[in-house]
Amino acid sequence: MDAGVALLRTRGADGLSLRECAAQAGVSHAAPAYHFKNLAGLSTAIAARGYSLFCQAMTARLARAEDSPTARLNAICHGYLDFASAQPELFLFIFSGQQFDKENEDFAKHSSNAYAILRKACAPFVRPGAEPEEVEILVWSVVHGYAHLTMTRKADNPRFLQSWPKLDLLLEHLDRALEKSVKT
Amino acid sequence: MDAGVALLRTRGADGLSLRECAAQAGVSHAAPAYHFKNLAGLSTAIAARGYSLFCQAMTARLARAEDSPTARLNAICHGYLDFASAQPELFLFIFSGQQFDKENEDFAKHSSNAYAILRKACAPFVRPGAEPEEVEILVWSVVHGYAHLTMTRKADNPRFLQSWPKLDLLLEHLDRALEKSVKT
DNA sequence: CGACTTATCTTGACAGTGTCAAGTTTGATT
DNA sequence: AATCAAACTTGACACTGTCAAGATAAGTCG
Repeated sequence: MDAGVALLRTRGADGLSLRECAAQAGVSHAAPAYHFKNLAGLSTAIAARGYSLFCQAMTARLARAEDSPTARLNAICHGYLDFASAQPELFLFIFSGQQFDKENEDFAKHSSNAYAILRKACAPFVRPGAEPEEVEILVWSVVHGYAHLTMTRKADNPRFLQSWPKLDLLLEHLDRALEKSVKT
Repeated sequence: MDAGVALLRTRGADGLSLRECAAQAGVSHAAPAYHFKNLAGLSTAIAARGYSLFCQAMTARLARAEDSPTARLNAICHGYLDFASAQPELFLFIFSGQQFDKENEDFAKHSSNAYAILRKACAPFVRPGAEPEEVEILVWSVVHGYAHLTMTRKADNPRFLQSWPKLDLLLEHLDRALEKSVKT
């Protein structure tokens, strides 16, 4: 799996290859398939690790956030971008659009956990009677769209992004759009 | 190229193959490479067609929109989703994250045109002195995030999305976030 | 008419890929 | 000492992109 992540770093989100992983790990060409069943299995396992780090990044920010809905929402957004900065290859990989094996326990656990963290942070902004998705999509879209578009459009090497200069401005817009519906 | 689009429909955004295209088009396995130079060339040509249809969808909505900044902004958002509904395979393909050949004239023309349409629709909402990107990213992120997340997360077959039930709610939020900065 | 040039394709080869079946090693259990 | 399962290796197959070389046809020009 370490070899796989290294491969993602050097070859991009669709540069994974069982045989190349095997070579980098110093084993025979078919060894990875034994452990992961097939290429999709390896991809899914790596994506699961990605989601796990993703969750860690968000909860780390949450841990030192002030105790208000807005602060917590901003915290997970910052955590989101922390992850994108720290692990650009995993970030681009898990959001690359390729299908992972949802039956995989590890993957299901960590990816659904990520959405649970988002949902919890959005909950205070959901107006009574409204569907939670409405707010979630708005928040998720803004932060994900910002990160994803910035990384894919502007950067051949996404590593250059450290500061996310527009994030606070975006969060301002976002908070303004949501502030009328805070439940206290 | 028609064979390529058909292939995208049946096999997904990374199911393109020169040889399969050749087979479906009834020519020899190396014929497509002659016209498009290589697989990246074929991909880019198809993406260019995608962006062209994308622009058409937005301008079609613009043509019958009321003459106000908000109406125009909402129009391109609807156009965006029209395109995603009508050509899901092209939508998922051009936003799949894979790199296209930016030197390709056709591709450069149509893709930059798409961004120009967005920029123009966003311009009235940019506060004097602020950078236009700030608003563009917000708008683009919301509509793109909504479409992309909905299509990739919820739908094995994205075709089921016809109505985009949350769009108007999202646009409400968006308009509210921007309304304070309208230039008349 | 005949030589040429060009565009379009075919054929054949090569290295690389995922995947499967079969054998092999290794280490622990009984 | 015998057994057994996990962790591989080896070898094969079909598939992929890409390249070089040849074929075919159409058009141009002297």
